[in-house]
Amino acid sequence: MKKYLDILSRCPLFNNINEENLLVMLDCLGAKIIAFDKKYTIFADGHPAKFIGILLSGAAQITRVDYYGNRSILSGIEPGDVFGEDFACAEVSSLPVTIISTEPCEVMLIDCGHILHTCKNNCGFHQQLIFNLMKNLATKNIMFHQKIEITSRRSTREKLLTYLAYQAKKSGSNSFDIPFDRQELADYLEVDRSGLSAEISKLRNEGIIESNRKHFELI
Amino acid sequence: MKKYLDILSRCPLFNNINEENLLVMLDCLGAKIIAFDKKYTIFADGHPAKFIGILLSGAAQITRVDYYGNRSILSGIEPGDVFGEDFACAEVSSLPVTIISTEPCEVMLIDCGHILHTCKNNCGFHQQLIFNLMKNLATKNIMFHQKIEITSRRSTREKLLTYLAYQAKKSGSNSFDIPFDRQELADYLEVDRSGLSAEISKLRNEGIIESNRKHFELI
DNA sequence: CTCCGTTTGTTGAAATTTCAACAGACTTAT
DNA sequence: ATAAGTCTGTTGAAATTTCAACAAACGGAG
Repeated sequence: MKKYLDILSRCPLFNNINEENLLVMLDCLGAKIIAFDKKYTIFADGHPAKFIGILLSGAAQITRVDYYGNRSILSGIEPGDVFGEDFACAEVSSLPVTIISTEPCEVMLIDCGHILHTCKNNCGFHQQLIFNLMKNLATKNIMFHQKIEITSRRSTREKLLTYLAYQAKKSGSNSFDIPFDRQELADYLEVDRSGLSAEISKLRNEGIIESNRKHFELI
Repeated sequence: MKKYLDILSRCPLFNNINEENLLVMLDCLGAKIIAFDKKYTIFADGHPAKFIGILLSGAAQITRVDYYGNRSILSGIEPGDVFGEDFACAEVSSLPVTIISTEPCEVMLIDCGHILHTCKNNCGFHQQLIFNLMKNLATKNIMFHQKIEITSRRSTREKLLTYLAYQAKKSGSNSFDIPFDRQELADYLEVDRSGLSAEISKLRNEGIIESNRKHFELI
């Protein structure tokens, strides 16, 4: 467990909990670490939503596939990100999304019941954990607001430009890489891939962006 | 304050806090009650996100208006619902949405700073409040998942049918009223109003739904 | 370095959505 | 009850998106 302390201490879920106490707490919570290959389903749609996941290394995505096979990507997951906590904390009976690894990765799993239903008053760190979970959920809420702002735009061009503006802001530069390939970006923006490629070309010809594969630059 | 105890006790934020303690706590938190007329801006886009709102009576909506004047409705707010807590808890500097009353209404306002930054350990009810806030945020997260599931559908028809299926489930019947007029429904589904009206007529002609204004019935 | 599978860009046709404009139904105020 | 204003449904044209198919570019394996 110790080798993960570095990434865990950067996880917002463990803010204000020092390393020593963190190890004790993780033990008490029954935290497990599991490794997954690339393109492996970490949590499957329809299964119980008991566990909170924390990505320790690699990369993953939250996706949903509808009736007709259209994939929708809700968000990418990077090391230090928490996933599944919204469903586990809301105690929904089954997951409406699938979490899938896009790179080989390591995941820490914590049974959310241990957080919600036990030791509620006698442990200071447990209170801090609830508080951190609350802050984390609020932040995730903001992320969904942004996703909705992006996808609520009516045209492919507007969706793309809104997304790129957020990515530029996030990276702190007008030159940045995105975590999606074309098909994934289309599935995140909820648009057609070929139309998205065409729109990227158009923006490039108009001198509004420079781009090459996953690299973009706003002019 | 006492006249609102009934609705407050049904607010998820105050679960497991009895009425007597609730009154003391609200006083301690400096809760205020304000009345608004219809079509009044309760929280304005761009303003600080300090307050948590609880709708006591009437109705309101969370909306966003873009660049070009397109309105997007993120959700309706009913009595007992909490709003603004996501932004206040995430401590964003300014609100990215506007909360607007659609009926005359009464709102309880609580400065979120009082919840996040004071009295963190010495008050049992305060801990319960944080816990409730966490659950509430998780539930709101699920709501956004549903909104995204609805609007990520590619056609007006699919968006509408997905929305109606959720409303039917929520009401527990295939016959129900929706809280939006046509323009509002279009702004919630992120589609064109006239196209939406046309689609509703089509579904009616095909015998898939019955509808009259805000009343719908799935066949 | 070459081959092969994958990703990206391009294109034209079909389907859908948006836009603008208007008429009829409904609601509210007087 | 009437009038004014709002909401809903309808329509055709314009714009956009989706779909299918293919070619070019890229990247990894051997």
